[in-house]
Amino acid sequence: MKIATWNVNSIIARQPVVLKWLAKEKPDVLCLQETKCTNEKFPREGFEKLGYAVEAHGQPTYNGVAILSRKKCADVRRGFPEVEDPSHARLIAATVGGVRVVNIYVPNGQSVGSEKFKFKLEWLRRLREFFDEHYWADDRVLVCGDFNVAPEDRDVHDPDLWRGRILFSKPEKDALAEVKAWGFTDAFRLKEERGGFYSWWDYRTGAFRRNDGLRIDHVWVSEPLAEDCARAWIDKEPRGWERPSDHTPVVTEFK
DNA sequence: ATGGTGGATGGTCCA
Repeated sequence: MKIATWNVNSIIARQPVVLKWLAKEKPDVLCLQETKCTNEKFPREGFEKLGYAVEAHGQPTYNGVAILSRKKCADVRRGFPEVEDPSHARLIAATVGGVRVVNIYVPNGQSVGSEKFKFKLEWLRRLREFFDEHYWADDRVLVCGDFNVAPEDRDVHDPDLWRGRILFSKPEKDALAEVKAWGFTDAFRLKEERGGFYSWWDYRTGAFRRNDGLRIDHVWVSEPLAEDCARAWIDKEPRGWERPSDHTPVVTEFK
């Protein structure tokens, strides 16, 4: 089974490149973040023609997540169990092919110390609690999405420039490490130890041309899935296409 | 120190 994640920065604006990539890569599951539209406005038809069912959890203008799947999705959950702030559509989960897929869009946090930064840390704390409440470490659980945190120096093009800044500050890395300590393994790091692989490049400053990127999009898996992980990689190609997202897909394959 | 670009939206907010 092939499972991928991609922050598309508006699914309406990005439908052409997402369709192109699906036709090329043919994943079983594609998790999307920053769809930026309501479930009613989600452009389903093109994806359904390619054989994908759409499970969306969106809102107007901001955030929004969705799962595209060739196989049937069961037990779809939208948001945390309690009454979540309805202005934040950031989590959708579904069971596909025996895997519990949790697709997340972690708050960006804007700048270290801001109100949005506090919200990001609190959201990550709640996420750890969510896994504690719902799953066992020997379940086949996969969490993927835009985590908005680069975990280590080798995930950042210039760690000394980024150290202490949003996406690479210690409180964020610590909060994300607490989620990981639930029992997750970074699928990408099972297959690649070197630095220089990124999933996001700022639109500004021509970052992509210089490969000035950060690895902030991740696929993490529980132990049973880690044992079955056959491949994991970042597909840089769509970042170079016409009218790209500022993120590119992260792809995994399981036996 | 600031701004650079892109998307939704219709003056700004967000990333």
